[in-house]
Amino acid sequence: MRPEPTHAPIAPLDRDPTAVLRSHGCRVTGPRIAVLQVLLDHPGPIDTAHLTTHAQEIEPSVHETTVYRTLGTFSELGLVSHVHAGHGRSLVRLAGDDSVVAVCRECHAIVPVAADAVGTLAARVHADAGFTLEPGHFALEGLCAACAGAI
Amino acid sequence: MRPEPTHAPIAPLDRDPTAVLRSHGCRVTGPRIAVLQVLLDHPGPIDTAHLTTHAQEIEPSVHETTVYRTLGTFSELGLVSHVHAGHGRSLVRLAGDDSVVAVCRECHAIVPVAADAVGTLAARVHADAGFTLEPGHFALEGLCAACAGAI
DNA sequence: TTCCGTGCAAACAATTTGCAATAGA
DNA sequence: TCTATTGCAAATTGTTTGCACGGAA
Repeated sequence: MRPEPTHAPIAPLDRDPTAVLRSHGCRVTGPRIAVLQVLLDHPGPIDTAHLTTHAQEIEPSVHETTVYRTLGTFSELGLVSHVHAGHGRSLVRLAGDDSVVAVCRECHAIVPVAADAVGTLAARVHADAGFTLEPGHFALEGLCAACAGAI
Repeated sequence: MRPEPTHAPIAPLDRDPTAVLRSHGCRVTGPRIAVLQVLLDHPGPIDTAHLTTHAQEIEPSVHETTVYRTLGTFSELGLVSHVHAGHGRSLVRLAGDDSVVAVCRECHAIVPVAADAVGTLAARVHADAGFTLEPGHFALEGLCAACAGAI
């Protein structure tokens, strides 16, 4: 990793993978363009398996290993962040998206959660225990409306 | 699994592993006693690795595989429940303990979180999206006071 | 005696790493 | 050219499964 992490969120108008890669000072390669394109096209957290599948639709030769390494690179550059979900599945998303999500334990649906409500909880936890929640970095868990109804 | 799951929480006075196993209708064996003893001695979620280590201090021959299978059995009996923590670590705890915890991403410390604050969040998420949070089944994530200070 | 439960080895899934070949600047 | 990046294979980690033996009821 040569270039300094910029931690600059991607500007709304700057949605061209190549331009983003260039502006972040890293080499423009097929796999990186493909991975970034998928992330740009997909608002909110996406799991690694889907990300890989979609990246391979754009650039069939992309190896799974490379996706992981690319995400590592992007993460150091501050381009993406990880979200821990239950089970061991892990999600990634573009930086700048600080939304909190909940994942259904049955169907794995990802639903957004009101940020202010989580903020209230975070403030409370900090006041009580000095613990600093990082709400964007983990997913809440439970049952979505459909699955709750089906059971 | 022959006996029906009873889902009966362990009575406060009934903290003898053997008695608990008998009352839940399963065979009393060394590994089960050891695992249950560790859980009874340890309030709140404990991760599988530590649980195994401590069980092996009581009963050295206990195999890791057996710990997992024992936890599966206990889970079906409603004796224990799982808590998903970040990274892929998974925690277990005795049923009846509905506390919510947060895990430090640096030192993996486990700190309790005020149940009512989580309840408020759960109510909000349910009202907003019909999503039923299962607060005891996942851990929140962030930095504990010590690690936040150290960084 | 009869199955349930266990140990062991091997299978697994998700992720990471070593290394030589390749391609971007 | 020169080094960052990739592909592939193999190692790691956490967890699960197949199978034959051994022990609880």
